Amino acid sequence: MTAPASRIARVVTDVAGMDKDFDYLVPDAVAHAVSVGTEVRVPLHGRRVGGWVVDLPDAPAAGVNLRPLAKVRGHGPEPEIVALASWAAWRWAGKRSSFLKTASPDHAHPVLAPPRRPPRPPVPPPRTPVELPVGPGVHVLRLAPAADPTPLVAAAAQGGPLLVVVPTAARAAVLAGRLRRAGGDVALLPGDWGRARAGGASVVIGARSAAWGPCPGLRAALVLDAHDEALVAEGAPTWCAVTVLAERARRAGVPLLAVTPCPTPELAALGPVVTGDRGAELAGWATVEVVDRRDDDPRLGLWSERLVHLVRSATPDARVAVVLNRSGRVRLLSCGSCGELARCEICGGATTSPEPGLLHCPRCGHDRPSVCPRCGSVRFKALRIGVARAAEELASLVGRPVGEITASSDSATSESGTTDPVATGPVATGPVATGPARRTASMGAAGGGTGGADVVIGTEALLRRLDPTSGLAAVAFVDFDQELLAPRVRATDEALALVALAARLVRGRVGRVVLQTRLPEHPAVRAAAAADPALALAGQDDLRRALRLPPWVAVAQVHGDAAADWVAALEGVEVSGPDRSGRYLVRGSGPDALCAALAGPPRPPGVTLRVAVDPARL
DNA sequence: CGGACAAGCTGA
DNA sequence: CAGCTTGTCCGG
Repeated sequence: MTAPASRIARVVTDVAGMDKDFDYLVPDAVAHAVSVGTEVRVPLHGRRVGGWVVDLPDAPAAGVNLRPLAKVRGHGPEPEIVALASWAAWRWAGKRSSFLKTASPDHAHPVLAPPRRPPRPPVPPPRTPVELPVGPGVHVLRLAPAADPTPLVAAAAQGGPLLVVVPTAARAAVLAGRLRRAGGDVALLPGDWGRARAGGASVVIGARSAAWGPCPGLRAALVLDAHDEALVAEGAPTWCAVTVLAERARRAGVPLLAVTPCPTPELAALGPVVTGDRGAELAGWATVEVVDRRDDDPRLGLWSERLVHLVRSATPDARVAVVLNRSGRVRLLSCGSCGELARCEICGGATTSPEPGLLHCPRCGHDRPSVCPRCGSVRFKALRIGVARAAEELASLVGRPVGEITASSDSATSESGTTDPVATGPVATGPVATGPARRTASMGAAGGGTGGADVVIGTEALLRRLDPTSGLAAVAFVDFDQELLAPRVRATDEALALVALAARLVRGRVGRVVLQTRLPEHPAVRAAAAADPALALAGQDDLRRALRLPPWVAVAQVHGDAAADWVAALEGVEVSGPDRSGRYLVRGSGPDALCAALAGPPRPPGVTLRVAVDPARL
């Protein structure tokens, strides 16, 4: 047998559940179009599957009879990105193909000719709110929530091609529009993937998956709202865009600018926190008012005098939003005459009341009429109410319509629309009055609806859905303690991030954020009130170190049928659990130690095993 | 993942 | 023992 005349392509297929290389012959006719990253189709086990070229080895793996590539589909990720995908597969205990898929365009892109002249960067701004750090490494830039990041991004693009990642596609579109108006050649992913790959853009911008986007000649990377949970993939592998960008920038020897109003311990561990002009920062946080409810009459329920006054002051030009992070109508009830807690007669779980006269068990799904099994009374007291009931109460309390917005209300318009979180001028489309809010109005129990209502109430989804151009004067958190005391490691940071979202909605100092709490000394409350996010960071370091939590150790959650056996085989890490939902927690001294251990035992085939390294919700 | 193939079960 | 289900293995 003689050596093959053609070249050899080593391919990773897109077949899920398989992370193995296969070698193929590259037909001479397509050899010019095949390089590392190229998307191909290959014959495998009697069928054709998609895949990526990950190497062009000189010799094939020994003892196999090679078949030719079936088809060259087009440009795939750049070679550096293929290497980055291998790193990420190790870092998040996932498959290379899942990352290569994320790094690839939605549709095959033919090879575009490079542009004739170099792309233009946006016109440099007179000055930026924060001094731009220079040199490689991660720099955390603290930028107030309501501050417009456009000048910062434009300035960062002066040195050469800049990759920008933001939490949502809507924000990416808005920012891309502004940078284009400033004269820049901007590629907005995923649509402009081909042009970005060809090198026709000075700024490449997109949502989470843009961390994998093409950006030839990359000189810097930048991520906005670097603290945002949307930057972490929710399903396994649970990769984080900030971590990917940090590694990508490190490999390229360029800086990563992680911009956020509220640096988390995780971000602070990546690099120095750079702050800008204090006056500008103060102006970009809302006027935060803390309502201490410790001495309030319990009969007032959720509604302090201050809050009622605020809601009554709402006008069409100064609307008020109220946040209660509990959906549904009534989440917990007790009998109005004997005090017995309303529980499910089948499984004993606490029942909710989705509508008057009905008790519902969220655990087993059983419904029954609201009659107390102990005394027969039909009158029940609402112990913990959700937004639906809160809307009713508030409407009758202030004698005006209250609109309602939750995650389950129609979201299509606002999520795909041109909501502009940091607009400085009027925006023609997408204000609440014509957008999703009017649709929810018909669903709202309080009548009147959000469309015309000067007062809206909703869960946290409201903060992501409302438009800052809708004339919002204030946001009030009815039960901020629920955020502060949430049984999650990052509760403090998440609570402050909600205040930052609210501050952005009311456009900084112009507006007002009200926090009803019994914990006025909580670090997140003090940080919000002083517009000083460092106060939320203080004290967390020691606590997280003592509890052996990130960023001081690296953790992974493991669950599934095979979890118990699999974690028992891990070496060099500490395993705890299972918790109530059957999850094990694996701790390593750092990502290296953790990932080395997770790469050890083979995954048993056929049995479910889910490994979440750096889980978003901890 | 999904096709191939082998071993196991069933009913006449 | 044909005809079918169930399970395990492997792919270039």
